[in-house]
Amino acid sequence: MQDPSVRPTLATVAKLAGVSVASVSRVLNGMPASPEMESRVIDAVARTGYVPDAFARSLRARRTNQLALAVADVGNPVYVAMMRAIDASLRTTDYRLVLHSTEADLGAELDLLGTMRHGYVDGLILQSLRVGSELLAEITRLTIPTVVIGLLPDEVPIDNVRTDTRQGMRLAVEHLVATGRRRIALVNGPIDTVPGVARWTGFAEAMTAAGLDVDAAPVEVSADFTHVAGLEAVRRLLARTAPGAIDAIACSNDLIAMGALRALAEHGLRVPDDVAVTGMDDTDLAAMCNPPLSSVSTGAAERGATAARLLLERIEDPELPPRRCTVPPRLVVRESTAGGTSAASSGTRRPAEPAELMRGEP
Amino acid sequence: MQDPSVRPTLATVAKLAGVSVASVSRVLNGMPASPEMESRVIDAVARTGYVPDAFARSLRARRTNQLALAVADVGNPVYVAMMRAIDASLRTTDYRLVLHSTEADLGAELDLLGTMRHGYVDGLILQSLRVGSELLAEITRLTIPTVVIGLLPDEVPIDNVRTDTRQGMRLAVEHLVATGRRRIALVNGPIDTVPGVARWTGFAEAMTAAGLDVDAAPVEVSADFTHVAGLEAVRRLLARTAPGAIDAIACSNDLIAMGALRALAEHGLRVPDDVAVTGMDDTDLAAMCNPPLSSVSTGAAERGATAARLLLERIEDPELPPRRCTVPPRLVVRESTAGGTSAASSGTRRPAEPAELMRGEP
DNA sequence: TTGAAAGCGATACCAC
DNA sequence: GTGGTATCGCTTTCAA
Repeated sequence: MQDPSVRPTLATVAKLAGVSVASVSRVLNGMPASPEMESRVIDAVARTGYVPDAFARSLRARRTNQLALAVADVGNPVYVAMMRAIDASLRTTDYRLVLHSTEADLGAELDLLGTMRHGYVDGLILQSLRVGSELLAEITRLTIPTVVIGLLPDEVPIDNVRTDTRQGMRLAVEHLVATGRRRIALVNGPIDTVPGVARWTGFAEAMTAAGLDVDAAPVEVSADFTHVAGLEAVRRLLARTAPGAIDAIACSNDLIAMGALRALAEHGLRVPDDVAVTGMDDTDLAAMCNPPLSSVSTGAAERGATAARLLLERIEDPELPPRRCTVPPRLVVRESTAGGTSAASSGTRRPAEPAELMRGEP
Repeated sequence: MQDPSVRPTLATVAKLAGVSVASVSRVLNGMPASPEMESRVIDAVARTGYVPDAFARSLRARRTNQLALAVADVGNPVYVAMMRAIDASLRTTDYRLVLHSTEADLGAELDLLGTMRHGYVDGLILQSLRVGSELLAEITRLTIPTVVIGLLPDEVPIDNVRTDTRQGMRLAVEHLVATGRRRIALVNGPIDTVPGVARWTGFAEAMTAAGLDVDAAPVEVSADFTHVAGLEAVRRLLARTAPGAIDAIACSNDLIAMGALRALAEHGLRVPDDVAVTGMDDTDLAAMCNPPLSSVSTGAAERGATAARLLLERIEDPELPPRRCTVPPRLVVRESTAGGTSAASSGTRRPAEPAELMRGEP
């Protein structure tokens, strides 16, 4: 701790230790050196309060040991789950994860990619809701290894981890039909998003397959994938439909479903007795809702872990051909869709964990 | 787009444009140059696909235009609210925000601070649950401007934004008492954390002030500040107390309170009829719960905005004396503590927004 | 206005 | 094992 006004550099340390900068660098990087040398350097470093400069180091070493994860909305627990999985995968490496939230804003995403081009990270995992030509163009110009989580057009030569949410929505609707629901509504996220389109398609397919009239089904579009928007969307839905016209609501994700639970409670409607509700993503919020929410898992943790693996592999070998991994959706049944049977509803005294039935895809 | 195997540098561009690297640099940085020069450079940049190298630039310019926010748990919406507020404050500047989640792990925090020392950011906002001597030592060694959100010992000369959660907990308990509750339990977060201690103290003070016996009050400690841990804590609480022994649960934060709502539902207990519940932080989750959760706002957005302001000011003028800002807690009443009167409970048909009564501190 | 050249701080290659 | 030094890519004097 010397004069704090001037930052110590390698040269400072070297002079104080009476050795060369090269030697200081070596000791600091754990390369072979005599014990004598080591102690002198360690001592000098301590006395100067020296800390290596990240830029200078990265300038030479061409690496930062940082990876970035960019998600549309850090407020959505599904991305938190992803992040945790990625973080865990990185724990055995010496990479650190930094997080960027783009707030589902195209401008912010483009901007971020721009600074990523030769930015402060060695690799990027990007999760985007709206993968358009603009974004794709920017991604392909990226000079750092990149993995995209989400649905990418087939011809794009970028590592990609995806899940079939179209099938996921089918699972949800099939489950509702199987438990006796017929007047099924959809509360979707924005339809100018990739997941919005996929979930709408899955809904339509499942309804048709069940012999139900899609065109007659109440469909509401939420302003975004948050619970606030979901709450408003379901309020609109309930306001414009006759009482009893709906006996189930399939929601595009858990946050929207949470808003649905709230809106239904506001209207004095009981879940699942009057209306069943399904979410998607199976976030940790689902089990915590009142009543607990049936949800289609989109394998967030698995997608995160896979993305991390792909990224590390690509950093290791940039020549790898682009890879594509798909994580299958999986229905997790909880109380919000309990059947017309004597299944326990939320108010019932039952201290034990609700049984969570798992079902693979059909 | 030339040979992608070798990254274009200033020299590449300069050669292609037939000018000096200095001129290219100038044009790129918007310094005066002849139109002729400008067009040649622009053209060459486009043809080479040149992107400036962040490290080399930062090495000279000594700035990254990046600020970091490190929080204990990105999965907690209170930090998301903070982040949004910070992000908004930064929108008028040309700083970008990167996020780090330390998972409330001291090792991770220290590690992070280590790499921050002369790291890839120009400033840091740190939110920590356990501000111990070790962490403080590391913070004071930081060479970049830093603002800490959370309770810091008085003598520490670091910019600090705080809220009085001790008083916040008092507000919650006073409210419970005022609405007729007497058998009040506390579900606290870990007591080796700063907020854990503060909230316990506030609870004890308010109970005593109300003439209630703190020592007889059921107190349960949650493993952390998440809803999963909260759920487990409240299950334990209910398992070990006689039915009817509790008519209110004051929770240390909204996530724990959410777990409490779930645990109470499991036990067939109605909220607020049988048991009232309060949370803390007034996250956007609170209004979304069933029933909506009364919560003590800790001014997350305001704290975030304030922290951003302090940080920008300090970057501007490193010589400023350390500052300390306090945001007062504020009670937000919702249905989970509706009084013994005829107040609407969760199942009541009422499409409108629940009235949210605000109360300043006494 | 433009170009030449001196760094920024650390790393790694090359002799010794 | 150790020291000298070229080098990473860019910014910024200083002359011309």
